[in-house]
Amino acid sequence: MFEDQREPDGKAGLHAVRRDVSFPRMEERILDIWVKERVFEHSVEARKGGPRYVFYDGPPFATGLPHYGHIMTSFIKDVVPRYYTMRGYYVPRRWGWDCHGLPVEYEVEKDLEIDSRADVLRLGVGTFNDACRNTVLRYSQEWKTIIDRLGRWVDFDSDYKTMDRSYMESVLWCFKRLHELGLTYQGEKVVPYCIRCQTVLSNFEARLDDAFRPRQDPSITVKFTRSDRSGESFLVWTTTPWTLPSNVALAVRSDLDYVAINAGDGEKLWLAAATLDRHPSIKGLPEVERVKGAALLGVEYVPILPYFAGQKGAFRVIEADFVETDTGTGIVHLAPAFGEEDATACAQVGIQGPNPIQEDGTFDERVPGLTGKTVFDANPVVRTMLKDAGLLFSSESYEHNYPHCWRCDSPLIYRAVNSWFVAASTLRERMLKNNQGINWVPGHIRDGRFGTWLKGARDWAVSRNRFWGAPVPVWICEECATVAVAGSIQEIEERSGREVTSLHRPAIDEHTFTCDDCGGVMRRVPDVLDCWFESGAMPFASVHYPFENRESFESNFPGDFIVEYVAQTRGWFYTLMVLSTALFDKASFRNAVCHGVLLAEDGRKMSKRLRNYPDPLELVSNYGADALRMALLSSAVVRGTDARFSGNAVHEAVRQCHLPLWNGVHMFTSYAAYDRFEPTGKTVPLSRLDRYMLHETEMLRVGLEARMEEYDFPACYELIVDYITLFSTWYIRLTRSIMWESGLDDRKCAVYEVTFAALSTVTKLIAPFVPYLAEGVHLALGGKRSVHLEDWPAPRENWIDAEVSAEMKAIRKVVYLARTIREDRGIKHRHPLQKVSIGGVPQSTIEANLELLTDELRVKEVEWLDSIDKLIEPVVKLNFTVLGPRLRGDMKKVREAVRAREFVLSEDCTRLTVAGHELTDDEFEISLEPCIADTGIAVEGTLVVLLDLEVSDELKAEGMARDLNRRIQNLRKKAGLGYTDPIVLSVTTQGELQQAVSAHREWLAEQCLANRIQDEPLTDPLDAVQFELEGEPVALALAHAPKPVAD
RNA sequence: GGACCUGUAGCUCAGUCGGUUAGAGCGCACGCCUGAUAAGCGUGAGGUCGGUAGUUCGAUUCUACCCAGGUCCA
Repeated sequence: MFEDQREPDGKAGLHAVRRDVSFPRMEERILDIWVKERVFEHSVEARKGGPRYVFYDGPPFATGLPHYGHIMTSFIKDVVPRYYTMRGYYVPRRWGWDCHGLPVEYEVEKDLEIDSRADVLRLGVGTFNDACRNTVLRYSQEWKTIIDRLGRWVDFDSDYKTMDRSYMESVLWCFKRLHELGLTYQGEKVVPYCIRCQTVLSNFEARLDDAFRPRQDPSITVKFTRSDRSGESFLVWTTTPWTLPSNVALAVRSDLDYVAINAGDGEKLWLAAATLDRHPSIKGLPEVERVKGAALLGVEYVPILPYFAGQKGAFRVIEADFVETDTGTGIVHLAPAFGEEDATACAQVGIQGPNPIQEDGTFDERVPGLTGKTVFDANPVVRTMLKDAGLLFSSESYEHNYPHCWRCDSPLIYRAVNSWFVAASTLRERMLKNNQGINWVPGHIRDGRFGTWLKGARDWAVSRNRFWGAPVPVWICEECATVAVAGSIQEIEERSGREVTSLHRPAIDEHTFTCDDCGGVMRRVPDVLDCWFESGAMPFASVHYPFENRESFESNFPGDFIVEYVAQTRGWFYTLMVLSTALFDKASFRNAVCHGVLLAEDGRKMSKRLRNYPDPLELVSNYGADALRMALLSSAVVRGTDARFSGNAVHEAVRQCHLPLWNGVHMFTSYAAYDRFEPTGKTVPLSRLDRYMLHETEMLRVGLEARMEEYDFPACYELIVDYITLFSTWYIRLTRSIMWESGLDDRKCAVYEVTFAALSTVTKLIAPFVPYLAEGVHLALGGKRSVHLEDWPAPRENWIDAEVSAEMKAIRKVVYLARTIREDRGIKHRHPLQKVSIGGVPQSTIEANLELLTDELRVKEVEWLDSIDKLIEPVVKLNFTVLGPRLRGDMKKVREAVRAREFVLSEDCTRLTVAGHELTDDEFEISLEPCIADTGIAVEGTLVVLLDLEVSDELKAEGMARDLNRRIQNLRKKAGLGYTDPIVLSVTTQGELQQAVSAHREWLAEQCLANRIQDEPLTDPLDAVQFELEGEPVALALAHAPKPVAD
């Protein structure tokens, strides 16, 4: 496509590009060039001395292949660095891989066909972790291929991995710093827990993605018998029957009304009055007592199941303000080991709760009858026990949103667990303060989603009772329980006296310290760190700070830009904020784009199972990566809302952007090459149209810069499309006839120079947004190396011409109005009319564009109307913005009077007297409306266009000749003739049409490159056609013109 | 129960720091152009700007409440 345009000596020059381009193929060739010539590397290196623009790439797991979410962020992660690179910034882009954690362990367990912690231990941690290490980058090559093909420039060669020794060492440093700052502690807390993975999940992991989703659970209401009054029970509702053996208290809210219902047989049942409606079986029964919850506090009851009945001080009603009446009975069962609120409420009154659930989710031996059963299997057993005991009031099934493990999909439970915590809650105020300095896109994230999340920040459980991860660097003395935290490899080596071969388990577990206090043996706690802890450490861990790159990190932190989807307000955005606030008291990033979720065309989530979305790679091979980029980044999804995506948008992008631009390039290069035009950049006299095009080009630069400042990608693409449309449907169309003329005069030179200047500027402007297309155009224009090595265009004051711009806007409006008139009257655009009269614009505007108007409106004369009174009448339009505040209550009166035309307009149109008010000329405007009907008139604002609709015989003949010309051109095309092939033509017809041919024979000959036009049929035509025109039969035939005989 | 987002043309979405007659693209209807482009160009129809109330001379825009969808928290 372009390689064949370079001349043999390698000199780039203007050569016609092919019209029938395949963008996907073009992209593949360009990608080859980029790789071969190391264009990306050069583009980064070339800016090395410039200011830094720091971009943080959220590392993905390579355990699966990229999906639309990755693809979309990849595009954003490419546009922004490309843009800033062209603006002169040094923007290194290192790829990163997330390597540790449950997702990997889960994959490996599947591969090894094991499914429990015990299995891993049997297999050996070393073997297991080796398998993890081998799996973790399973799809990395596929990722690279796809990301490369998308046109995203990112450095895979010097990628970082969270399992790198250097990365992990920085993570250890981070943990130690937190420890020194008093921000870590070990404690027992009720946290989300996966019984399959046998590990704690952090509170935000339990809320990621679709982890919360509907699940059917048993829903039972049971009777807790009052100890103080026989025959009376509290009704209590729960969806976790397995927690009932661990019950130690009941909770009510003091301010709620509770009633006792007589259920017959001397049985009285207590529940909150507000919940009575939901219990139809007792609803109609007599209410025998009503008290406030406060009156129930302290009432003791008989333990519902016997296992922990001996516990002192328990089994009574206490107060809790979280009790509500939406569900259940308004009396809540508390098992402090399995509910965070339960634990808080019980702790306040000094009640401890037993925890009979083991790490694998089964009951221990303290609960005979349930021992060895998992919590979910225990549910029906508990129900039966209670039923047999006569304590089951009702039993149903209940669908509610329930958290699931984000990797293995098992339902989670809440369970008191001993874990290491980061005291994120103590950082709330500082995080909120640091958050204020972040530019969020969209802006509402700052105080909305993210702000409210920070306000409610909880302590973060960061240890995982697992295998594949960075070790929790805590050593505890077996003798005296003294704690030591190691923050570097050197420190571990010094204290253990052994070389650190690996920071992973099991090697790291071999290192023991000697206790400073008692000389005992210190062993590392067996846990590893939450992989989210490592993600949060990315800004510094990826550069091995503070062990290396100290200065460059510190002078480039916080980063400039980050992009993730909205759920990461509780994921990566959050962990970055916690760690950077703790360590540096700063946010990690200055600008954050928070995009929404891409939905399938049907408005549902994209689902592999439903196949309700097009394969992105297929779209790339059909339309190209740039088209996909444009479609995705034009979507509202990058403004933070969920949005639907259809493959149609990709096709649309090609139509609106690629094709018109490429056609323009084709047109320009064809003619310019034919004329052997060489762009010189030298000054030639420019037409007003030329100047307009340059003005708009400069405006595009200004517009894109403003929009990029706001990270508003859809707006950027909109500007680009608008520009290309203007270029294609206005400038190119109007200058086509100039390019078609033979010879290379000043006027044509100007068009070439301007087209070249505009195109070569636009190529740079669109480079970050459609990098392949931009490169294609750049090379087609004979550009050197790569457009991506160019600088962003500097401001060009001399291209700005506000006067011409305003004038051209008026002219475009005139053309539009004239078109509307023809449309209304059914007059073909091809048929010439005698005259157009234009009023309401300065005479100079018309005079300066006479030729354009004559051509474009296909008229013989263009007349300026100095007086338009007879054609139109003034309509007063009030300026409400100015008048409103002044007239206040009289506004309505004035408006009505103007509507009723009850006003006096001064002679010079500067004063308006209406409804007792005198309005000055800034308070109203005069616009015009046609007052003569049935003529070719159109009006907009003060602009008046009057078309003379009278068609004389002469005009009619010319119109016919033009009709004929079109047919001849079609025939030429059909016959496969080249642009410049001369022909002989035969036109056989009669009557008016015959006369029209005679009258315009010369013009026709010139138009269709006919050496001769004859009336008789050709003996050996190349092609021929017959049809009717204006009721007359016509026969056209053409043949190659005989070769000219040399003189 | 609370928080945040969304609700504008058949569809996908802009926009409105309160101002007269609310926009684009697609789709639809009609038409046009023809040696850059049918993967082209234009014209038109189509909207009580989710509902109700309030503030105001004036509300699609601001406020309150409500409805619907989504997300999150409890």
